[in-house]
Amino acid sequence: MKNEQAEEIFRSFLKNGKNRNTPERFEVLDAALEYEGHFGADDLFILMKKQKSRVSRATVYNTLELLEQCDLLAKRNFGDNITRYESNFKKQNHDHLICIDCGRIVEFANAKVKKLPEEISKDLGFIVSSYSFNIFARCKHIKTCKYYNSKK
Amino acid sequence: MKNEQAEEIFRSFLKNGKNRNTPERFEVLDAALEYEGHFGADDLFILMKKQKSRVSRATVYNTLELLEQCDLLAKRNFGDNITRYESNFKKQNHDHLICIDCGRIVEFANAKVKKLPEEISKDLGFIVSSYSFNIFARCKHIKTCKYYNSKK
DNA sequence: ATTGCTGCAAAACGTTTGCACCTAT
DNA sequence: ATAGGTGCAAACGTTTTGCAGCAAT
Repeated sequence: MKNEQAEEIFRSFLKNGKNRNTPERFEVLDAALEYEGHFGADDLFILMKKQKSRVSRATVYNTLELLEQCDLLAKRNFGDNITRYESNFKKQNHDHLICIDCGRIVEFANAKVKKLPEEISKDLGFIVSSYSFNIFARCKHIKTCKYYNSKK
Repeated sequence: MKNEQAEEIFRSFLKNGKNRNTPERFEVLDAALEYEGHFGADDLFILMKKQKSRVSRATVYNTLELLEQCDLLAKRNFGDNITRYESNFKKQNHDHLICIDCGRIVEFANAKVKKLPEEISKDLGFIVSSYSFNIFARCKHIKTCKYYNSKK
């Protein structure tokens, strides 16, 4: 078995909504949790196809949406018009710094950042739901950056 | 004439790079500065077509990129995989709260938010270039929200 | 004269949809 | 039995690209 705890969370999420418990959805869950780092829906679909899975593209997209709804995955957006996901299971929440030279993504957790969305929403008369905070920056030592030097 | 000051900024930006000064680019500049609020590249292209402009889609996309490079426009991303722009000319920079009920976009400026990207980048060994901070929230008084009530 | 820019159309890309069949409930 | 899910392929909307002709330098 892959990850019983996450599977249990997903199972009860499905039960509580009017969503059916299907083997394909658990295949997607397992593949998503196994994926290292951030991935697009299509990345995951292609990986699963390579591994001879029979799930369809539509099912992958649909299931990732569900996995976000039950907080097993977090949805990210790094400004390149691709929706990315990452495992949110047993991880503290965090934000991202994206290097514009090399594309590296660095995760950080900052207490001040976390407090702000609620504070600001309250001031504006809204109830906060979520937020996204991305920093775009450059590595100080470009010559030592293996990513930068491997780029076309 | 439309906006001499912005045109002058663009003109000197073009000169300093190896970019040519073409009438089409200034047509896009004027249309972009006139646009109220946030717009996608295609929105602007369609608007310009309606106004009988002869600029091509490729030129609009290309020029918006240039206008962002010289800070006349700011590029935004509200999590829906569409690149949006807004005039950045003579405006204080600000961030956005997006209402997930009604789609309204509220701009706000918060001193704490502005300080954080540099602070965090420094800690991580990077030089900050830009950042994006979006809050997704709900209006408190849904019944009074005209946007929400006009939705399908 | 050179190089970059243009318009156009086609292609690319990630994502969504329509449909007939299937399956968990 | 029935609502919901599936795979497949086609459609979608945004963005990028290839190319021949054009125009700013």
